[in-house]
Amino acid sequence: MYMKIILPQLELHKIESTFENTPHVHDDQFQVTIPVQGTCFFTHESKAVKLPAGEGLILHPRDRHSFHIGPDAGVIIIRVKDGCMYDQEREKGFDPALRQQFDPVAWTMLFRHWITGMLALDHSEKLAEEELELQVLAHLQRLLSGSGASEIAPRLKTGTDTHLSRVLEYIHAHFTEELSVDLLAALARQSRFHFIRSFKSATGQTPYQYVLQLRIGKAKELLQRSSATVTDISFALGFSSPSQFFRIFAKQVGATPEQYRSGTR
DNA sequence: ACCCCGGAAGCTGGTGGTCA
DNA sequence: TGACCACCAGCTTCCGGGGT
Repeated sequence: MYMKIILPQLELHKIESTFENTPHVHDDQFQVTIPVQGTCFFTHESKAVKLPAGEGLILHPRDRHSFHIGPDAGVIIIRVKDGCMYDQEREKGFDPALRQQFDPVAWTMLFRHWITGMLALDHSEKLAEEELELQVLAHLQRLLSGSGASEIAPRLKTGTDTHLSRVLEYIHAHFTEELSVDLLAALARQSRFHFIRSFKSATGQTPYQYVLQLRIGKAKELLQRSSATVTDISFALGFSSPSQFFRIFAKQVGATPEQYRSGTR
């Protein structure tokens, strides 16, 4: 199976079962290869690299490469246009490590979420397309900056159970949709009361505050990087009304959405 | 003692509206 | 489109019970 999503700044590919290509380069794209199942046999600048599931490889533009996988293997490949995601990091002398650890299960879920999101869009939904692109870039940026292994559950303390990890994965995949504590508690297989306590103990925040924080973070990105109206952004992030979004944003950020946008441009 | 759980009360966010 | 308000539903926290 070969699936592909093309967006203005990036491309997402998922390849499952036997596949092989010939050595080639991408002039203006970074490539992140993420084996999610089995082993990926990679050749990078004439050097053979064996990538087990959970070990990603980052290629810079013009790096010569090829790879092959067997019938029981699968990889996710993300190509990002040079210059669209490293501007801030470059100022700090940022250079992503060639190899990075990540969670193959979480990235498989993320990819599925992105594909589902794309299939639900039509060509007129530029804001949603832009938001999806920002989501992918944000995940990628954290992976490349070395925090990829903890990407899905960024604040989890060690020892946190797998049910809670699943809840965090779910929240990160669905935080722009309607989420209830009851639903999350059911995912965690805990009573609602116990779930809130264990969630707060693991993340330092209550489930609702955690979701709101993700939404506000995404709102900041959209305000900075898009020209969408406050109303459009409020609906895109799952807020039921612009006034609700306005009030929560002002409380958490200390400025209205418009003030924030004008202050960061 | 520790963990899991639930009731009750107070708090906060959601809803729906108006006005500039 | 932003600012504000009142009401209500849902969320969080405190406290304590039951089981191991």
